[in-house]
Amino acid sequence: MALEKTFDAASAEAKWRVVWEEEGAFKAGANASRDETFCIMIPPPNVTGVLHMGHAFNNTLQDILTRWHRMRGFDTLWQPGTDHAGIATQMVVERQLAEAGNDGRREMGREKFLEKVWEWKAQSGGTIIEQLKRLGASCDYSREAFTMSGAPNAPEGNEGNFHDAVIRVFVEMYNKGLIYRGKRLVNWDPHFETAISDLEVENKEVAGHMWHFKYPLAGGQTYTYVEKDADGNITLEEERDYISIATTRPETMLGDGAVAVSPKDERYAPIVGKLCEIPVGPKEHRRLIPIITDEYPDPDFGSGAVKITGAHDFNDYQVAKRGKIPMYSLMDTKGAMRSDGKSYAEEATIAQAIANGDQEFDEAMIAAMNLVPDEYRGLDRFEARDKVVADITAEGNAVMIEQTRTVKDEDGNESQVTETVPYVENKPIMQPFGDRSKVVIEPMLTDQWFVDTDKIVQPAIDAVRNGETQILPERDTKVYFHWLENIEPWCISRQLWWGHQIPVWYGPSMQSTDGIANQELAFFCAADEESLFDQLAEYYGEVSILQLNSREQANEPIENFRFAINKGIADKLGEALIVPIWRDPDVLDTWFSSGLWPIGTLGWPEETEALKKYFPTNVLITGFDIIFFWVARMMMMQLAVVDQKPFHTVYVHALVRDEKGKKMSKSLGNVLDPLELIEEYGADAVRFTLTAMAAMGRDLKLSTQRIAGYRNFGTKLWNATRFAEMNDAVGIDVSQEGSAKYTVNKWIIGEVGRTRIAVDSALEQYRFNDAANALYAFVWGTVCDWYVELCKPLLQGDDAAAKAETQKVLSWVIDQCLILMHPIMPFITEELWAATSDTREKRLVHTDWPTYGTELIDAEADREMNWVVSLIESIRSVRTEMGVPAGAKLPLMLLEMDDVAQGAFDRNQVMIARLARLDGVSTISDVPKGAVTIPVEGGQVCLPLSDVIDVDAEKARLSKSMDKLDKEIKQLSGKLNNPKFVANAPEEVVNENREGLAAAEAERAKLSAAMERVAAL
RNA sequence: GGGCGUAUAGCUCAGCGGGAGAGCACUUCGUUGACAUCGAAGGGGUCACUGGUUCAAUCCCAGUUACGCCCACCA
Repeated sequence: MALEKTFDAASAEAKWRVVWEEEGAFKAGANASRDETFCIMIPPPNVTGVLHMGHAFNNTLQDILTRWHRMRGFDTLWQPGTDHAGIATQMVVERQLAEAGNDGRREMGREKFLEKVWEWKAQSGGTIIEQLKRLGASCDYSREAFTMSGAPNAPEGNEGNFHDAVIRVFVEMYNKGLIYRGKRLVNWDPHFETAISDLEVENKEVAGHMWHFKYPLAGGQTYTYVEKDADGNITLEEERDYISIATTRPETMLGDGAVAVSPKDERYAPIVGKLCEIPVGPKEHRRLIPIITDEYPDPDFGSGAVKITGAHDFNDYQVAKRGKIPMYSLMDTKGAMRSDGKSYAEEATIAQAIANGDQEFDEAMIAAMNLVPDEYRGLDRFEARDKVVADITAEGNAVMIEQTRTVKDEDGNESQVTETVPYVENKPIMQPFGDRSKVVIEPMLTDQWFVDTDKIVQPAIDAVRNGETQILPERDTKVYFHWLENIEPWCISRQLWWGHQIPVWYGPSMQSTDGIANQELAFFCAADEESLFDQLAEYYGEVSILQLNSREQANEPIENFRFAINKGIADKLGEALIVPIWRDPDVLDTWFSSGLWPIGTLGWPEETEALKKYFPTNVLITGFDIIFFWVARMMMMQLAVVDQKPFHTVYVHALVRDEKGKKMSKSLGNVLDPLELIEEYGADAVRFTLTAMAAMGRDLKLSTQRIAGYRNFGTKLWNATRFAEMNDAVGIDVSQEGSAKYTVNKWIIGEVGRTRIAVDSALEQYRFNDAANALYAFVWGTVCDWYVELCKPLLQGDDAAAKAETQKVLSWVIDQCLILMHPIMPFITEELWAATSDTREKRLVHTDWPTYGTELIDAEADREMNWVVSLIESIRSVRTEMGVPAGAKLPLMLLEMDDVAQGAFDRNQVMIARLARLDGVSTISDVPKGAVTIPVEGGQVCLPLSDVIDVDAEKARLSKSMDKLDKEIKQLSGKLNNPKFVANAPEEVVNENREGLAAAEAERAKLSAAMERVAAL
């Protein structure tokens, strides 16, 4: 079963994927031999997703930890699964339906549409999990979870309880008062027509304009506007009949409720409390709004006066709430100017009555009013903006400024022209965009569900602060704290269909005192029908319940049936009382459900074995980009629901970028597809590359060159194993690694011990790159470059005992390489493990991870091999520098060797001879002419080069070495001559320096003697 | 505006209080029976700048400069 000449990654990967799966190698608890458990929750990729570099990185790290713990005998679970990804999935399916010429989702209806989504999921939803398998991810795929599993409309194959868990959590949190419904200003995505959370908004700087408009004072009043400089000198004084407003969003003027100025702003003091006119809309119905004071306006910015549009701006919202300013909603769900409701004339009249205090201030009524002038209704918000600007300018209410520009006449002569133009500042402004839709987000005043994060945030902060959960690298804890300490209510309702429908039903309120229900609705939050009907019965008494799909289905103004449900009235009329009930049509934010991933996948709320065993989980491995989205929310949710932290450690890794450091993105076209890379270089190479570059807390710039390098590393391991195989040094069942007699074998055994310690300690600290680099240096640098080379004369020589021992040790060393490399490079190592022996007890994936360490290190052998290696290196170096042909063999002469050096030489002579390409050894007492001397510890060696050596070359070589030593000696003696150093530095440091100095001086002496000899030639 | 981070070899980056490192690239040599997806030998760095702490600073502290990221409502 000789190994093929080269490693065929593709076929080995295909083979082992199947074998591992068939043998259940990755199942929870596989290979467990101790009580400790180890559990990782995969960050669930979107079902719509395909594996990108970030996934490859993230999952490679998880797999390394998982495989490592499994080999160490932990009861291991790596829980896989996918996220239903509300918006993303709905978007994909809608697009697909459109392409296929189907009806849109609204025409199709909710039921039908969801069927389509499930169909899509069945067809394409498994892609990314299959891709994880290609990477070699050793998840327990038999436990694959899905955040929508167990949903009422889920088809076969999507059983599970995740949906139940989500609904149950909602109900519990609702009952505890942690979730509430409220009318608040939220970020609205006009493309998807849904609310989104703050985190789903990306603020980007775009080129914008700031317009300056005049809001005329009511009734033609005037005041003296005075502007002063810093010293109090008057710089401007004029009579004005208007107040000047600056805005970047003129279309929202239609919904202004007031103009605010700073209470300290003396310029406007004369007109505070007066009314001014919004200069748009039909002239006969211009609305007058009050000029108020508020702390919010900055007197030094713009004109110092701010229009307050509470329903379309977050700042204005706060001001409006403080000042009880009406908030008029102007737009529909698509971001177009509203066209519902009464005519503008009617609405404006009512609004004016409210502003004048003649009509009661009723928030609900105000929210329903449509103050969009008739000629603006139905316009897109950006068209409306243009129209507002044009109308105001045409009417002469734009603030004008003088502007000088250069014009050219017909003859090309330039001249300066001063003209009066509308004051429009071109300036960059921050604009919010939907992270998925990429359209401009609109603040909208709507009824939404919120998690009262203030009430659940503290345990999540405490858990990290007191170290129960550790975030690595530590600096990310700051980011975590900062966000949590400034947390806003979390809007969790989405006006989508794909997701967990909110388990709340509405019915008419019974809260009436006079036989007429008030405007409130009654809420019924229930996890199941039984509970719902219990609640209904309790609330309404003996009535018939009419379940509707939506409020619209009631098909009646709500007041009508509210009136009818009064039992007393019904009794009087002798009519049966029918109560219409409808369910909230909205679904939950996807992150609400993924926030429950740890307990949800383990079977909560049932007390499953898995939950008891694996929760809290050990480590979460994730990118910093979802610390807020996911990590913080999992912390809050798990603590709120089961009062336990979800994981002990959160390891936050960097983002994978392209080789220039740019974020990989489809639009930039710099995306490296991990699957293509796997095909070209093999999964092991991709994995090793990512691991070697996984230094904590920095971006990871990936280049294919690097991957090719690590592919070569795999080849190197393959070839080393082939070498061992050719020399009958594989698969030898060596139960105990000790008992070697030969120095080189003792030495390599110790090196293996060191490497195991290095790998383990690196992985314990999540220093993946250290583990990879330690293995790389050991396998390539120590085993291949030195041990294999040193083995050759022993394996091919006549000393049967040496040969036999070396075969055993080499076989063991190769096995250890395979074991230690397996977590990072699972395929090639498993392949070699199988190929080198028929009698392995277990697959490599389940082979026991070694525990040996320093006891394998033989200090004597170490010293001796260091001596041998440095001798070989010195000879090689001299050979090249002196231009000795690589193939030429030279005799070696020993000179002034002490016993230790002589012994080391004798014991390792065949190896030295071979690696340094020597031919014959003799001992001399004088350096012959034409020979170069090489100082070694405890002696010197001479190489006769030819009859005439190149004197100049030798002089150069010697003086170069001496210069280096001189520098070292100067440095060391400088330190040692400093009494403060000797007095204050630790003794071992001082001793180290002394020894270093002595060695350098000894070598220096030998070199200068050599130099004298050469000079004498 | 606030916060965080990064400046080390030509490139990409490790390291981090007592000897400046790796990979790639570069130079020279090499068909040595594992491997040319290789081997051997090399060249290359005031560890951004300025101060401070220390016996000792690339490393710790402060400041400066440059770049990057995150958060944020200046109309």
